[in-house]
Amino acid sequence: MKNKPPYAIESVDHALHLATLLQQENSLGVAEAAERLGVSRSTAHRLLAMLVYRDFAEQDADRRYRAGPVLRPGDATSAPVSLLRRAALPHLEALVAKQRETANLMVLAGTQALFVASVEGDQVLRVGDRAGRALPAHLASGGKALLAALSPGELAERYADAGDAVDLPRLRRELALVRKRGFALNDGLTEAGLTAVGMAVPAENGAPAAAVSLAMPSARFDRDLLPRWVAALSATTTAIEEALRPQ
Amino acid sequence: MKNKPPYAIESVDHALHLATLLQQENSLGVAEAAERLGVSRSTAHRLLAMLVYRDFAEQDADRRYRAGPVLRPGDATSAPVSLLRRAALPHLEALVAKQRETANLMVLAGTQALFVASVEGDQVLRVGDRAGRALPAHLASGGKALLAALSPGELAERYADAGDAVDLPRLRRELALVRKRGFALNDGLTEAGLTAVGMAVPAENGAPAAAVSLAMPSARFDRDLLPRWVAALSATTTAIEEALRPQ
DNA sequence: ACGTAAGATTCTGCTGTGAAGAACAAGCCG
DNA sequence: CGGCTTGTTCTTCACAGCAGAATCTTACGT
Repeated sequence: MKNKPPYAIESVDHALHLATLLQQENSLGVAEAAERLGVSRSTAHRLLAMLVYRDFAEQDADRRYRAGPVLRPGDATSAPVSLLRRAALPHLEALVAKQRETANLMVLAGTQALFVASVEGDQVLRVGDRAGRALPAHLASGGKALLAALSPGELAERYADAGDAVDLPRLRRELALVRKRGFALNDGLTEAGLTAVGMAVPAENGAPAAAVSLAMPSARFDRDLLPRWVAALSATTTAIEEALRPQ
Repeated sequence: MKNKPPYAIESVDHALHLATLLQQENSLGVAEAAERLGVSRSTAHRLLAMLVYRDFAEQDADRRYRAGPVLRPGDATSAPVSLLRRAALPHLEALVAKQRETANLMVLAGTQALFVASVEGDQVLRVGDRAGRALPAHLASGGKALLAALSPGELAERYADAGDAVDLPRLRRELALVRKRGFALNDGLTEAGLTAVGMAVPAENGAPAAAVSLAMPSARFDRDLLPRWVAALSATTTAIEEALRPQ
């Protein structure tokens, strides 16, 4: 065991320790977590709530907690994220220079869509940098684009524990539409006044590793401009795919 | 983004957010981490130190920080840890019932050996439950047994950043001896008065997923009994291997 | 070789945040 | 249905976590 740091933070230590316990156990209840950490049940419950909030844990229907997407082996998107980021950034920047709206690079982690990179548009009213954040995949435009590329079995498995939180038949119908049109929309689902168009980065073999979304204030969303944004997204995602190809 | 929990813990939130940033970035410096979190540099440094302590981060020679073993895709040991644990526990218990010393199940994560499961012996003086802990792999008996099964390239890669902390030529000689004898010893290297014998669980294809160690007070370690412990470990690791085979 | 700037690390004082105890809610079993 | 166990919510308070300052380390330019 390493030496504890000279300026240790006890609350952080408990949380990280609990995360590693979750990674190793099948599942943990609050009382057991409390005992393992040597803290009260209320403290253990708060720590678990934080781990759930940041996707290090998930809570099952039986109220027990288990490891969340951050701690689980990589999803189908096993391309290293920093490599994705590096390959995609110039193309995101080019997209933003032309369209002047904020562009995002997103990946799937469990049922969440993670923002890996953001390049902000330069207009005064704009969507901000969301890099490092996560949204429910079934609501975000990039998340939907990635979900649309999953097989029915993979989708069912990802949402096996979703219960009533997600209307699966309705999601399936929406994803079929996404596949037909080639892009996905998020119109105020994750933030009032924000509209985004998302498209998956194509992949020759296997599931797409990432998606690109163009996000703007709903006030500037214009259906007549949709074909132009879709064309721009298509060019960008194709360019990113080529940048990701092994040389 | 999920709703923040009603009783959020701000320090924990910062740490977990920083961990996810590390997972996404190639590397981060202290100042950049501070800016990303909106905290002072001293706070960011303390958080990073905690992440390093719990293996969520590692610090490079250039003083920057990157994701640690907990956050990285699984090692060669990609078998889910909870599955390993479930398969191994009955056999660990049988081993302990016969030998009356504490048995551990260990896996490799980077250059650390993680204790996945422990079953304590029933004698008054005994080695305690170390489940959830990590030791330097090159010192722990189970860690050595797993390192001995790595190719020279893999070993070099794992210890590429070890600097002077590990005498690599000496470690290589020791691992060659482990391979020859089939077991590894830890005689007081990780805890004064504690001696352990470790053996890898065989694997038909690829590197062993785990190792088993039998740990006892050094006062009870008897070289005349070594063949008996080695035979018992061999039976246990073989039984675990069979339990892990796809049905 | 020296000076400077940038970034990492260490230290300390203070206040507001994190922990725990109590109360409440939920689930399970006889 | 009642009792017990376990998860969740709430409140109080003291001490732990934060930030600013000081110090250390490293890299670069002259």
